[in-house]
Amino acid sequence: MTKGKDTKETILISALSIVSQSGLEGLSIGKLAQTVGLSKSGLFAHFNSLENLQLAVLQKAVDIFIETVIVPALKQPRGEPRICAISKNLFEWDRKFSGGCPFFSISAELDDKPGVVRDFLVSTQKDFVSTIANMAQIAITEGHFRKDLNPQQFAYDFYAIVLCHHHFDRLLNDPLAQNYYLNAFKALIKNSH
Amino acid sequence: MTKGKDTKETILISALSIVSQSGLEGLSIGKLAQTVGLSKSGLFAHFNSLENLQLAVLQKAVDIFIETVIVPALKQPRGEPRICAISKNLFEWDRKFSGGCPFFSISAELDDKPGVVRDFLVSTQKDFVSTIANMAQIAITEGHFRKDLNPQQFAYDFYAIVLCHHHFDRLLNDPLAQNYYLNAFKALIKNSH
DNA sequence: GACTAATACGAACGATCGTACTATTATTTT
DNA sequence: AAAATAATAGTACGATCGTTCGTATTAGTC
Repeated sequence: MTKGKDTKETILISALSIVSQSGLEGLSIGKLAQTVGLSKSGLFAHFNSLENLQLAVLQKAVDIFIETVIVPALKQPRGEPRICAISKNLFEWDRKFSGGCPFFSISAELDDKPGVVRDFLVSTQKDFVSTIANMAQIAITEGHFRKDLNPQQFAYDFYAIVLCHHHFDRLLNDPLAQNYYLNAFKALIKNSH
Repeated sequence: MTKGKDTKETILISALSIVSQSGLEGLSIGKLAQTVGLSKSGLFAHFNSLENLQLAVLQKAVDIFIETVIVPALKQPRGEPRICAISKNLFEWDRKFSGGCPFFSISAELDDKPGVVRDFLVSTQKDFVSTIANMAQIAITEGHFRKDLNPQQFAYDFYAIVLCHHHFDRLLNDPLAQNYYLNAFKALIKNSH
């Protein structure tokens, strides 16, 4: 009863690493089985379909994301401090995966592929954007941000520089990626005051 | 001699559409051959390898990008007008492909896959970022932008909101994506004065 | 220790992948 | 019109894909 859960955990961690590097397309049952030292059919039996495996991997990623990025931020005071904490924690999140944020890795490949996996991803991404917008709204009521700031626009602007950091860092290998991001974040906060 | 060029053109246009929707992973020789009405081997003979096909598709994308986005912008006055033209033309570029900007579609899947295709993509993306930075530099010397503006940082900020627009539009299907982008662009220009 | 359920394995399936050959048409050049 | 070349088709290959099935091994329960 507990053995199954353990190997399932091992499988998902391995799978997440693959997804982070090669996206969902790079996640094949045969390859994954080889990586974790199981037979193809043995691994398959845990999920009964590739789609279920993909969903389980995404759910695992969400769990780790919440635990790494969201929960610690909520321990900060309401408003601006929480947003700054999110920004900081995102670097830690990124560092957890050899290929960078797994959500980013699969966003592009799913954006024209309807199905439950895409639906799940979209749902989690919308949750994140909403979380940022909510935090911005709180920062307004707390008096940190100016009253005429649009929280949704803030979430967009924040998401933008996060996405771009990943792009400059992982694809372009620009050594200044983090500098650009930090400057942009500082400017975003400043313009929100 | 000319017949080959024609069918090659047809192939590349079809291939670009596929790549825009499903990325490079979605571009298979068999499927593409079926789409354009050729036999697998007949199509293969045009490129002699999948890698060459991918490179040709990317080169075609670059050609169209320059013709759609860059060249018209260069007809505008130096400095800020050119940057605004780029911003406007990018929407036209996006509209040319059913799946959105093909470069975006393949960025994530290539960022951990070394090879000539990745090298080519990185090279073109760096070219684009440099082009934006150069235009920002010109806008400074023309007196449109403030003297202490960092052109590279401007290019990053600009790239960020473009990326994010694609994300909000294609993945999240947010009807306000364009609004967010236009607001962000307006703010970026304003803060550069 | 016996029984049962969970877990893993091995082999095979149809399908598709990129690629390599050879043969057969079209097209261009002489 | 004949010869030469380019373009396409046909077939087959090894590999890998997700999935199914039957069987063997392991683990937990009584």
